[in-house]
Amino acid sequence: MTPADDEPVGRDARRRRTEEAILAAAREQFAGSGYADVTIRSVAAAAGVDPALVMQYYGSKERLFGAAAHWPEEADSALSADRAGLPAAVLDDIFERFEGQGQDREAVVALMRNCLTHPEAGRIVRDEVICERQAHAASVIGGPDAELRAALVGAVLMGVAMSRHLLEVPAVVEAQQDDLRRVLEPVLRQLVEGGG
Amino acid sequence: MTPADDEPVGRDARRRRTEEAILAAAREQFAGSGYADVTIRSVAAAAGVDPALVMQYYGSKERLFGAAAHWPEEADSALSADRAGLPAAVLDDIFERFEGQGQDREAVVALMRNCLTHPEAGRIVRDEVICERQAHAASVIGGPDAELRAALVGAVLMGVAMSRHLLEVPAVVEAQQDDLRRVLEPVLRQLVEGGG
DNA sequence: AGCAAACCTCAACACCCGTAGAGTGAAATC
DNA sequence: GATTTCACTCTACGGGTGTTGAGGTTTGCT
Repeated sequence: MTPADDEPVGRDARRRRTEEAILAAAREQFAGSGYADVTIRSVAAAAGVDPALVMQYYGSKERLFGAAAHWPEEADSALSADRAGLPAAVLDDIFERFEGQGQDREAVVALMRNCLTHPEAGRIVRDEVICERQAHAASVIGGPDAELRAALVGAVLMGVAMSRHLLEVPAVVEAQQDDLRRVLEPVLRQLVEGGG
Repeated sequence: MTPADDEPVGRDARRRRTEEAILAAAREQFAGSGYADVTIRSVAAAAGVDPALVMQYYGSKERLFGAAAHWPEEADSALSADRAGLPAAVLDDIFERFEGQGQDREAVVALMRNCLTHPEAGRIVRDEVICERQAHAASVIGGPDAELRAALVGAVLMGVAMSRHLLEVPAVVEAQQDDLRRVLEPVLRQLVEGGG
C-alpha cells in the first residue's frame, strides 16, 4: 500500500487501510473469477502487499473468501410487502443489490459467481438467500403452490441477475432498469398471483 | 477398466470402451464439481486408468472438459414454435435436456455448473445457447421489446434449471415436472405475449 | 512362432499453490 | 533516547497439478 497524503496516519489507521485494500482486491477478483483462479498471491499483488500478510490478516483463503463474498443483510423491502406489492418489491431489492457501485455489489457478485462451484457459496445462496426470502414470500402468496411459486420467484430473479451481471447476455446487459422492471413486473405478478 | 465378460473384444472395441469410460468419469465429475476441483488424476482413478492415458486420448484437461461438457444439438422443438406454442415448447426442451438420465444430461449439467467460472463454458452458454435461441424466439415474439423478452425467457429457464439441478433449492427439486409446467407456462406466456 | 503395432503404465519434471515461521524496520510508549 | 510493540516482508516447505517421454504388455497379423 502506498499511503495517500491526506489520509489519517497512525498505526491503527494504516492497518485498517491495508486490511481494506486486501479485502477490496479480494472482492474484485472473486467477483470476476472463480474461487480457484483467485490466488492469495494475486490478491496480495493487487493490494500491493506480501502474500503472507493476507494470511496473517484473514487466516486462510477460505476465510478471505468468506469476508469478500457475502449477501449484505440490509433492510429488505421485500420482506414487508403484501402480495400485490411483492413483484415490485423484489425487483427493487435485486436492483439495489446488483446495480449499486460499492463494495456490496462486488460482494454479491462474488457470491453469485461462485455459488455453483464453491460449496459454501452455494449453501449461502440456497439456504440463507433463496430459502429465507422464500419463506416470507410463500406466506403472502398463499395457496397450494405457495412454496413452489415463492421459490420460483427466487429462481427467476437469479436467472435475470446472472444473465445481466455474470454471464452478460447482451440483450439483458443493454436493457435499462426501467425496461426490465416494466417487462418483469407483470411476469412476477403472474407468478405470485397465479391465475387470478 | 475391468472388462466385462459379455462385451465385444478386440483392440478397437476395447479402446473405444476405455475412451468412453474416461469420458463418462469426466462428465460425472465436471457435472458435480467445478473445473478446478476436477483433476486429471481423479478422472483417471474413477475410470480405472492411468492419468497419462487421459492426456494421450484427450490432449489436455481443457479438451477433456470440452468433450465432457456441451449442449447437445438435438432437434429443438422450440425452434419451430409459434408465439402461442413457445412457452410449452421451451419447457419441453429444457425438461428433455435436464431430466433425462443419459450422458446428455450430465454434459448439460457440467456445462451449466461451470458457466459462471469457466470462460469457455460461459461463452458457450451465452453465445451458442441463449443468444441462438433468443434470435428465434425474438422473431416470433415481435414488438419493441422482442429481443429483451426473448433473452429473459432464457434467463428464466436458466434460473429454474439452476435452482432445480445445480443449487438444488428444495422446493424446486421436490416439485413434479407437471407442477413446474403448470406454474411456469402462464408465466412464460405473460413474458412472450406481454400485456395482450 | 515371430514380428509389429497399439493400448496402456511408470516415473518424473517443472510449476504453482496455500501456508508457516523467523526476521526487519518503523511507530508508539516510557 | 531506549525499549517495546506491531505492521509487514523474506524465505522456504510440502504437496498437488498438468503434462511428457520412455518403457512394458497385450493384441492382431503373417
